[in-house]
Amino acid sequence: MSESRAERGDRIAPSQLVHALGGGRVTPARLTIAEVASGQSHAFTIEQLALGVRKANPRIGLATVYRTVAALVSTGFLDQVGERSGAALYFRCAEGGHHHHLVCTTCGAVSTAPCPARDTVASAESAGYLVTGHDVRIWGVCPACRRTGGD
Amino acid sequence: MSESRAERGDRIAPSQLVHALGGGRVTPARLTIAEVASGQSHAFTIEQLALGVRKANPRIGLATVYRTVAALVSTGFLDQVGERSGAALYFRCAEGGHHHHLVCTTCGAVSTAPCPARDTVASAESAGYLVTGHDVRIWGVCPACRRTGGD
DNA sequence: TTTACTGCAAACAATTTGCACTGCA
DNA sequence: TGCAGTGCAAATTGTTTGCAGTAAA
Repeated sequence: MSESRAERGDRIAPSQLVHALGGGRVTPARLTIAEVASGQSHAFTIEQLALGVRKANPRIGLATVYRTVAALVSTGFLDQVGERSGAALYFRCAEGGHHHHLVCTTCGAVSTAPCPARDTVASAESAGYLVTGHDVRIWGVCPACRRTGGD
Repeated sequence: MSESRAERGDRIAPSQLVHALGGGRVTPARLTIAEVASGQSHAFTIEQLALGVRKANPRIGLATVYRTVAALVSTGFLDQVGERSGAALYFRCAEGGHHHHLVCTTCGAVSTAPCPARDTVASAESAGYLVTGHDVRIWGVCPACRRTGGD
């Protein structure tokens, strides 16, 4: 597992953040949300994200976080990489190309995995299906959490 | 796509239903729920299942349906094969062995697909992950729904 | 100036839970 | 007979929405 963006101290360029909003208006709240989201090193829930957002600006409401995350997902800036006890898990995956995610159920660390479903999709299509989407999710305990005994 | 159990008129043997409850008590309500669930030819939500269950016995409550479905999933009698607008989709898949599902987003028809994730899981494990689970879901429009234009 | 975005609170919907009762084992 | 299962209703919880105010374009 390589180091995360946040651990390396990377920052997202303002122009990238603007692009992430896909033509929508660029407001302080949206910039804050996109910035906090992209700074996460692990998969996060909306609630966790909102916590970080409020640290930067306590006036930003939960509804705005939901709405902005939806916008960021629709532009591909964020991915929904799973869920944890009913709440959706998101992550900013800088990796390009089609791939899937492996999420550590203990710490939320995210790794990427190439898509293994191509053949399956192809055979479904040859059977007459119009395949409109697919999802491959793998979860487990990452090497670091295994070493520390699961917490 | 082959015909479903329900279309062929199959019925589940009482002993199978008992086994589906995994050692739990066998009550009329649970038998009804398991029977109605196994009679479905397409993926169904709890609400749809409850509708059918109430047709057989209007006194069976929604909570019992939820609790019984949870029991049936834990014994493997039912599979959660996806979700539709926030609600979980279930299906009784008689097929043995490890596999995944293809669900028609129009009618809920379910087909099985072999697991394409073996290699991905193996490589995650060789990278130090303890893989505890995975899920492959493919959705689209089945041949029948394509022919009829989507409804 | 226009209207998308915001914050708040209320609404929503799926699911879970508490509790007293019932009936299976 | 004991306790798992049941039905009902209330509670929970993640998420969405209505609305009036604000500010980006």
